[in-house]
Amino acid sequence: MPTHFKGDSGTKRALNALINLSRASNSVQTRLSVGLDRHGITTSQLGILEALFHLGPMCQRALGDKLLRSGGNITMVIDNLEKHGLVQRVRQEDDRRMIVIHLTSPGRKLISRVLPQHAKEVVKEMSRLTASEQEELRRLCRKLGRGGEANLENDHDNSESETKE
Amino acid sequence: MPTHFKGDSGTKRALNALINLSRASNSVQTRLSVGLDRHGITTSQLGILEALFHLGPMCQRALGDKLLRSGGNITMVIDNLEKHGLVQRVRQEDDRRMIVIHLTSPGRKLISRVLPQHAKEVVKEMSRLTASEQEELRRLCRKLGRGGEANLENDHDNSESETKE
DNA sequence: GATACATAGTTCGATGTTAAACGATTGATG
DNA sequence: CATCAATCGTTTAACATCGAACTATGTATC
Repeated sequence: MPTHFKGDSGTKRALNALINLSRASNSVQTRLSVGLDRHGITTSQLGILEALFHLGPMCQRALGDKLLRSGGNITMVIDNLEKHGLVQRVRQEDDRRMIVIHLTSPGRKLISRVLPQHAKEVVKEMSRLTASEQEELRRLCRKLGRGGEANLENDHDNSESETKE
Repeated sequence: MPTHFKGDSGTKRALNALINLSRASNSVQTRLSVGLDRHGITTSQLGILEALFHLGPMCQRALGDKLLRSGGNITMVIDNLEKHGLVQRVRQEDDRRMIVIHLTSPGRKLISRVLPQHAKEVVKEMSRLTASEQEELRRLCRKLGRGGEANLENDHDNSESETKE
């Protein structure tokens, strides 16, 4: 579904590339959310649970940095996770401004059950592309990521967010 | 930004490709929204204004189909556009269930001013990729898009490229 | 130590999103 | 014509997001 734009071909190319990029991301994410729904969690919640699972307890600020989300957003998602008994807020005594978020036992159990299934579904979704296409997609997307500056990030293995590696 | 996943390489590849896909889409969209902000509109609102501008007045259901959004969502975004005086709801007399959305004069003026600037910014954002990379990105994203089902939309207007499926 | 500034989290207001329930309107059926 | 089903839009509840304002706590400076 390209655009109705009547400009030069370079402009059309850029607009069309962007449209398909957005749609691909939304489509895949929407389909994956169905699977998460069966476990009663959302994509945002998965991101936080996964970060805590792989990196250990951390304060909300750190989570926001990892997941590229605002402080207010983290507060809200943690609130919902806490309601479901999946995480716990623990005030840090040496610096009482901070609150360290810990996975609860049910939280840890849930995320270790969800991750393998979710990974399988991601593989299935991405299998519409061959291995080398997936790598090419990744390469192209990285060039579009974090604007100009900071794009370092360590590559690989690290990081978190969603699937993470 | 890879993941902490400890699975086989095929799984890592899929997870990493997905992460970078999501981040690229979010990053670009976030940067573009800054430009729209100067005109006082959001990305969602732009989508509707653009559809009305290029395709003419249409009912909310049609907009929802075009933009792949729920009916409730269209109601809300149209509400906000109406508050700003950019669109107008007109009950259709031959079938009173429908409401045709029209651009107002200010709405038409605004969107014709915004579109060229926005297109320029999209070109700038996508210029991190070469022309052939943009086309390759588009090709890969299309393979991930609309999962299996419906996919209507006609592509465009674009003459050119676009094959759509 | 008092003041000023910085940082962590929360709250608020606005917008977007979906799905589900609901009201109004139409069309189809008997 | 009466009823029923389908369609369009609205409303509501829940969640997500952001940015800005605000509270509490910590650090630095004088």
